Amino acid sequence: MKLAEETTETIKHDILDKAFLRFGRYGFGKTTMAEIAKDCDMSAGNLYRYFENKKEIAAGCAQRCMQQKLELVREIIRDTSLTPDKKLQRFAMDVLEYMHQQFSSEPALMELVDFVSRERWDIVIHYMEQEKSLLTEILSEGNRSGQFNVSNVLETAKWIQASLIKFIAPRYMDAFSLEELQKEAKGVTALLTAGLKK
Amino acid sequence: MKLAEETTETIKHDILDKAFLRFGRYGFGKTTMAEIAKDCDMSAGNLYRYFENKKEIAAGCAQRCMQQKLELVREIIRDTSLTPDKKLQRFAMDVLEYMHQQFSSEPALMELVDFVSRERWDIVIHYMEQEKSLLTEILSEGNRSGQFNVSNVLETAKWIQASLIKFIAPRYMDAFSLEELQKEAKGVTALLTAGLKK
DNA sequence: ATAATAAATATTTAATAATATATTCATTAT
DNA sequence: ATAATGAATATATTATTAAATATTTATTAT
Repeated sequence: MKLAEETTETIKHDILDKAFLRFGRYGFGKTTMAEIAKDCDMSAGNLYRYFENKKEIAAGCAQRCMQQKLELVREIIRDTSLTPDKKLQRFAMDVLEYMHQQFSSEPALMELVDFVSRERWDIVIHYMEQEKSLLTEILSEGNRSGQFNVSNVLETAKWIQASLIKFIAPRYMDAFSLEELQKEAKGVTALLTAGLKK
Repeated sequence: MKLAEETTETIKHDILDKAFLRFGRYGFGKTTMAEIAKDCDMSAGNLYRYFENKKEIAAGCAQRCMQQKLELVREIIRDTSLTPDKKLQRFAMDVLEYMHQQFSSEPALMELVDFVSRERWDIVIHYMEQEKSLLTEILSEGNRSGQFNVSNVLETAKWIQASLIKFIAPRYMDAFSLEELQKEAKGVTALLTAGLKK
């Protein structure tokens, strides 16, 4: 990567950082390009050298947020001290805690969710595909170690993803308490892993 | 029940019928009290003898819709030809089909969902409690017949409910196709019942 | 040549007025 | 006495305008 490219990426990164903070605190609508620009010590016009428009900045924030969720999962997969069934449980618990944390500390973030749901569902689909792929890794590991007996790893991953949606998706984060959701997540994963075992 | 009371109930019932049709086709916002009244062959003012206001009519519609979902489940429970695990699967499949049917034929209905989510979450909680209670019945039956081995029936019912939320709640009905959701529902219930068995 | 700015323009949002609708109530019919 | 109406009033929607903000572009600096 050339120096110019690198600084461009760094600046983009900084813009998303600053924008995400504002979107979280004041919401998408109440955040102005001028404000984001000032946070980044540049003019509003200059933002357009890095992002096509305000919605693309919001999309970038959402994508990064989802990438962070995925990174959380990759860390769990890497952790060799965890058995596959523990990895599945940690998947639900860690993602849930991350999501609930985000939405309880920054309720205005729900505006970003609404935007993505309405206008950038493609981002959600892409995230879900990647997440599903990570789930297949956990299942395959379980198959190899003999702990699981899953014939169709890809399909099963989709089912697990569907059954954990309450703890992964933003929709119910503000409707239920973290404690309540955590108890449920633990129960659901226990039930699921029981069904996966030999 | 006295005759007067009975006709009052009949009229209320008719109002909800007519209102629900309009909410479904034109949405809550675009439906006027005058229109509902005309559908019922009465004046707008007279509606207030039966419902406190427009929101109460909407709440009544939502409640009735949820009661119908519950009735669906009660039918499944009554069906003696089904084993408990089949009942669980039918629970997911029948409710999913009912919901998807509703929201694909009447997309404006989502407005009613938004209203209930925002202002009458208590109705949702009440529905979920009843639904959970019906799930415990299925689990208990499974325990009695020896097909299931569930130690805490009430907690487990909550977990099953949480894991099937994608197929029961309205939120994702317009984001995924019925076929896709049906495949997933089948997979999830299969996974869950495997975990419940002795 | 690249990066940034700041002024110009297009678009969106906010404020207001105008209209439509929800709700109440005095009156009439059953 | 109960049920229903339709006019009166309060509330909420919609249309219109004014103001703010997003986006583009001509210009300047590096």
